[in-house]
Amino acid sequence: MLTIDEILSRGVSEVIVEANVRRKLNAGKPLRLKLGIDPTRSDIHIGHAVALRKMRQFQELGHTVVLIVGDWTAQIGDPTGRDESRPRLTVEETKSNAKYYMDQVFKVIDPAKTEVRWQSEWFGQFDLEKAFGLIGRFTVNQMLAHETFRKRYEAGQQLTVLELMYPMLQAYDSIAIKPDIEFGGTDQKFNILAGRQLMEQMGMESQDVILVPLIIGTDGRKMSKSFNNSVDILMSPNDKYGKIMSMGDDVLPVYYEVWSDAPLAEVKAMSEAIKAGSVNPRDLKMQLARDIIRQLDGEAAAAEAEAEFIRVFQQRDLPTDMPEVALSEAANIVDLLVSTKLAASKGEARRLIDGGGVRLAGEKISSYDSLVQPVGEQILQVGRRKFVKLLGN
RNA sequence: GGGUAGGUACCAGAGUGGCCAAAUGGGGCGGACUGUAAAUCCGCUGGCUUACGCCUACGGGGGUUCGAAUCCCUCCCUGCCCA
Repeated sequence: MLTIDEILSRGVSEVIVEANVRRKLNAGKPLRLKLGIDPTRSDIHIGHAVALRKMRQFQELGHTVVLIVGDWTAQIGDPTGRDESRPRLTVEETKSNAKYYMDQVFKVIDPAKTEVRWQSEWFGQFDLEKAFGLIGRFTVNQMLAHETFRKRYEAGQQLTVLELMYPMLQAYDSIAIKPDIEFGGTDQKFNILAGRQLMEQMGMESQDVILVPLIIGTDGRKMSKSFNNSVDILMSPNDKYGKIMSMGDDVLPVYYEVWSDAPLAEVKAMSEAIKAGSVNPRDLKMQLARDIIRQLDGEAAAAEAEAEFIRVFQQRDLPTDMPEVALSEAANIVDLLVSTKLAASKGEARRLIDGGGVRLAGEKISSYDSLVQPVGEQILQVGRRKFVKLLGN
């Protein structure tokens, strides 16, 4: 089990107020750990999961996670880091997203030590009087001090009053569930601190804060679906393995710090060894990929994904299973590529042939009018990753 | 309400009557190389057609013209400034 020192430093960017957190941890009482989840986006990637992993460590010490489904804030959309307003979600979308979200979250945290609460429990019967009471405790000046809002305001971009409500609602969640510590990414600092302020104003003991770093994507940019550099929790183990292997060498230490339990000193040494060229980053990536998948999908899946990766990508061998297509009569290669969905159109099929990317039984195809005969089993391959097994008569 | 700038392919963004299936970058795909699906380099990137060519596409609709992403009318949408 990790020590308190490790828990509070490893993969953590900031603890506010650290002395309080230590005091609470040493008091021996189960703590309530708040995490707001935003059921806006559907897929959680291993960047989001850093906070979850941290909370898991707390759970192992006997503390309770309180997951707040932000079904009201989701209707606003977290403005943090956004340079434009987000479309509002419908109630139905929020509900189905939330369920999908839960399925993923519980791959990391322990459901038995988790309490799930919905914002609608307290906001559902909020009336205007209560709303005034909440809004009245914040100032426009304060909101404009938040970089996200200020930038947009100063740039003359649209900034709705509704968006200003987001931090206030998130803050009020803390009034409703009385957490000891709130967790979030560093980008959540403003919102979480608003909760501290509100609790104090309303005569409660303020929550403390643990901020975790925003993990960077496999290409070194911020991890995000739209950059195609994320490793999603629900991806198949094989895909996760490949994604992790494709990360740039320089981001490797960051992942190690956050996702492995190897001692920090070891991670540091590793980072230097990579720079010095005395170690092959590939091997470290393989170890990391296996470790992450083991945590999310279990040891067996991790071992299998690794074996598959070695087979297909390192030895350029064939995958263990691939789609099978029956071939009853000779077919033109271009048509076949389209009908097996290896190419999206005939034009694309021809381009792939031109580019030398099409192989039948290991032989490169170079002509559009090659005929494929229906003899036995043949592997039709596009690029290094797409295979179809053709079954002849 | 007044003024003004815009809406172009997956995204960003050029193009302002023919040389435009539309520059460039990103993304994606393919190839080479490698230590890995890192990095680097090269190619491709609407559909049909083995080619000629045809069709679809520059917010919607209509028009001018031999010819329109480009000009005109109209409608829809968005940003900004002033109130």
